[in-house]
Amino acid sequence: MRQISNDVKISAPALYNHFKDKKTLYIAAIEESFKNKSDLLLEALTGQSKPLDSLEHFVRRLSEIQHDDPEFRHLIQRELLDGDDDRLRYLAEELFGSAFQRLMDILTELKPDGDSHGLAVMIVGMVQKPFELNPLDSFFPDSQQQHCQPDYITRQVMAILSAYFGATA
Amino acid sequence: MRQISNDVKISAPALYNHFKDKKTLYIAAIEESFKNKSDLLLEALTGQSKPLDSLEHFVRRLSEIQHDDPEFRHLIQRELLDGDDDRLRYLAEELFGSAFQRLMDILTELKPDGDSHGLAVMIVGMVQKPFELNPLDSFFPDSQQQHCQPDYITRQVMAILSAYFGATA
DNA sequence: GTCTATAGTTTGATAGAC
DNA sequence: GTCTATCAAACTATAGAC
Repeated sequence: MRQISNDVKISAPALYNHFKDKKTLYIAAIEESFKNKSDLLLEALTGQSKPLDSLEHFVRRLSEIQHDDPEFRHLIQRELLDGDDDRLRYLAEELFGSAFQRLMDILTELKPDGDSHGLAVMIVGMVQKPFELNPLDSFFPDSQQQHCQPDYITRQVMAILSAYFGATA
Repeated sequence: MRQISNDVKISAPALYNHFKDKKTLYIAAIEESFKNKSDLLLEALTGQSKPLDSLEHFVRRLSEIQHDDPEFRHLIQRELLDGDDDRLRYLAEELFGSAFQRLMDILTELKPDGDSHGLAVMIVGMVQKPFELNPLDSFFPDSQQQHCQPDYITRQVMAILSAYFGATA
């Protein structure tokens, strides 16, 4: 609380005029950071005629979010480690709720007999992992900055998925 | 320290007879947890004639490790969030060092003109993400326990990668 | 090696003046 | 709303007896 109060240039007790206690402040921070993220993902999944285009839009949007808002990704990673059931439920329903469902629908279109849930999780993994492992990159000889560029990630992921879905695109 | 001392059934001050301070204990815990993990991964990458077989062994071994040792995965996730430069360097060199390099060599064999580093990261993401998102699974309607089974993950990941590498297997 | 007692900080939160 | 002063609890770590 003292560190936050320092960042926002007020005293620590003054924070308690805005938030009941520390946990309430933390939840508010999460909700502020997560705001609109679900909408951004849903929007990317809507409006394309071909399902593979929708998928590409989703992949690009997800990597853009990771790239532009590192705090958001850190909050998710932290919640997955420490979150209690209430906060995890919020995460599942609010964030990975409708967008994840829409993504699974598209994957089912592309491969009706596949496991869309498992596949969706792995796609998220392909997109997110370059960012999660980024802190290690500076210790590798062939470290390249491009590995966390949305354009690059989208191209790489779609190359893999296109082959899997047997697309001609 | 009190919680740990409670778990090991000695008083908190008695811990200081075994470890100089809290940070030293934490480092020791990390090193204990990471012990042999690099060897396990390297071993899985060695001894196969066909590179695609090596890749499958690696994928299976990695998912087995994630499945059998959840604390190990939690420690890595935590280090990626909080680790200082020294600890991240240790992680990069000790754990993702030789095994990661060997993995990249195999990927280069399979696709000489591809970006083996970026691809390796995404493969790790496909394997790990099902475990990382597991806390959310209970809040989804179609939650299936199989998504974190090494056998299942290996089959799914290799199906995707085989298509990408144009293998006939 | 173990323990009890406690020092010295830091933390989350409150009281009360302005 | 802001602040200063402060409390009560929890923390890491040490001292010293056994």
